Amino acid sequence: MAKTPSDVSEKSTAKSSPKGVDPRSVRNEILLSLPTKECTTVLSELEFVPMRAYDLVNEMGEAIEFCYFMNSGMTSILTILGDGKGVEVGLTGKEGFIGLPVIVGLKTSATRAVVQITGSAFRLSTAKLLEALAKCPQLGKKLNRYAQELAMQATQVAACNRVHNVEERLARWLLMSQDRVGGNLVPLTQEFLSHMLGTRRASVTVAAGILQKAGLIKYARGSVTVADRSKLEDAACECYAIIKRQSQNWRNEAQA
Amino acid sequence: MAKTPSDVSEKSTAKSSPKGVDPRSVRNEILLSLPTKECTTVLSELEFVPMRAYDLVNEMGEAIEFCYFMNSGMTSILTILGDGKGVEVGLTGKEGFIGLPVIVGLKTSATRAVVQITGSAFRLSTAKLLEALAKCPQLGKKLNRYAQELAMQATQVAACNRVHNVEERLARWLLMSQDRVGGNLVPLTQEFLSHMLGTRRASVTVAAGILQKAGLIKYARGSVTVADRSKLEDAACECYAIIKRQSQNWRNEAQA
DNA sequence: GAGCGATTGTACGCTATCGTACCTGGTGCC
DNA sequence: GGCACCAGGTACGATAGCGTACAATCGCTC
Repeated sequence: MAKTPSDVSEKSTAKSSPKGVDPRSVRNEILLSLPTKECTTVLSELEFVPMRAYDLVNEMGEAIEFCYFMNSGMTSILTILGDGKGVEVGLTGKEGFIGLPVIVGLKTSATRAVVQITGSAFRLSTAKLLEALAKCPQLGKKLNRYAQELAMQATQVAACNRVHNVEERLARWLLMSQDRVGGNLVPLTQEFLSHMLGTRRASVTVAAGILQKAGLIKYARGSVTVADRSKLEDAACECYAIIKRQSQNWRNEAQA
Repeated sequence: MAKTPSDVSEKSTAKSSPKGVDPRSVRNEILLSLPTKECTTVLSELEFVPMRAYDLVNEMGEAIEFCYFMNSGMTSILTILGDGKGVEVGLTGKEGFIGLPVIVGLKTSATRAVVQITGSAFRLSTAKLLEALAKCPQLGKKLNRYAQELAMQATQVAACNRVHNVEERLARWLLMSQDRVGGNLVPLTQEFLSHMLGTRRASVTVAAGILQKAGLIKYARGSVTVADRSKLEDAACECYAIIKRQSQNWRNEAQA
């Protein structure tokens, strides 16, 4: 099952270290954006953890034990319906954080978080995070801001799910993944993609086939490669561009 | 167009008052939950405003001038797609606040907010809100918490839009509206409902017809009445219950 | 290098919803 | 009282996606 994608970006420092983190290994954008002093405070509490594909990070409705600053790889945020079927509502990579309810004093997660693409994160217990928040006002602000960014993503996906067809959604999803993975290879099966898109595996096969014939992507067993990024952007629904633009705008607007 | 529903709850104090608000007229749950001192600070800056059906409160992508503590009535949060079609991703009533990006230092709204059901709110400029936030830590916390609640709503709606049919979604929507309006009458046309559900007006007619024949609702021109609440809950998809339960859980979990 | 499980390709009939169009009946306005 | 308008009812073919099933192929293990 859990295959190891070609993600060797953490190198040897990437052992499950004891507490305290070498600042040079940090790629998480929230941590990197903190003032030095706050950053030091937080880093001293963090613990490096590998995040392997299919790992369950948080379960919908259950207590949040640890909070994660993603450092590489990609994690999906899902809502689970009664029949056990999940629908993806958000994606997070090194720009993100998992465990948002904690930062406003809540204890349970409203969503499931599952690692999609193997990578790593820095984590700390909810208690430690709350302590850190008390000392680090900027951390709180950045995390709350990220919460809004993720919410924005979810709202756009909500509309997208209602209106756009499988092919457009698939293209959007691949673009969003590529943005987070870095390379142009997304190591996932069509079966898994179908869960993300909330559709049948067979529908993904058809849609992916169309995109491949058009030369936009290539895929082999268990992985998709983006072949022509700009054409793929044309094939995707507008939602990709809307999310990206609004993120960008907010990044420019952000006041200290 | 803008009909005036039977919402006379504000009485005579409900004129567009100058700055400063009579605490007795406040029903907004965020304001009511604040410690007295913070509440006084905020109230002194607020301005009462009527919110009439179809009023545009915020536009997607545009700057947020005023922030609103809803006091009665109901406002929809929508995402707008390229063809101008909007899809509702959230609902807010007296439990809510409009202008969330402002509280984390952002300037533009990622969604459109439109009044659905006539009511009222207390508003203040973004600048004043930022001043108030500097003085009122609890206000910030409550607002950020509400942001997460709304995000949770959006994530559930995202899944719902993907998976459930018109009839179930309509039932869910009516229940959520009823929770916010108070009475059992929801004064909206099927045309408007179709926009909320992101579907055709004709589909709403059919779905509403089924619900009416089953005795769950009654409707006349421009208004729907919930006739059998508990059966309507059965007819709705699970999403209604999920949203309600998670809101409730979070309310219990909330730490000062 | 044979076998087996995992992944992908394809087909079937079926249903919900779409876009569109046209009709009916109530409401309010002059 | 008459008229215009608007909300709601209904119908049509078209289509995307569903659930399911089964065949084909790849890659890993033994």
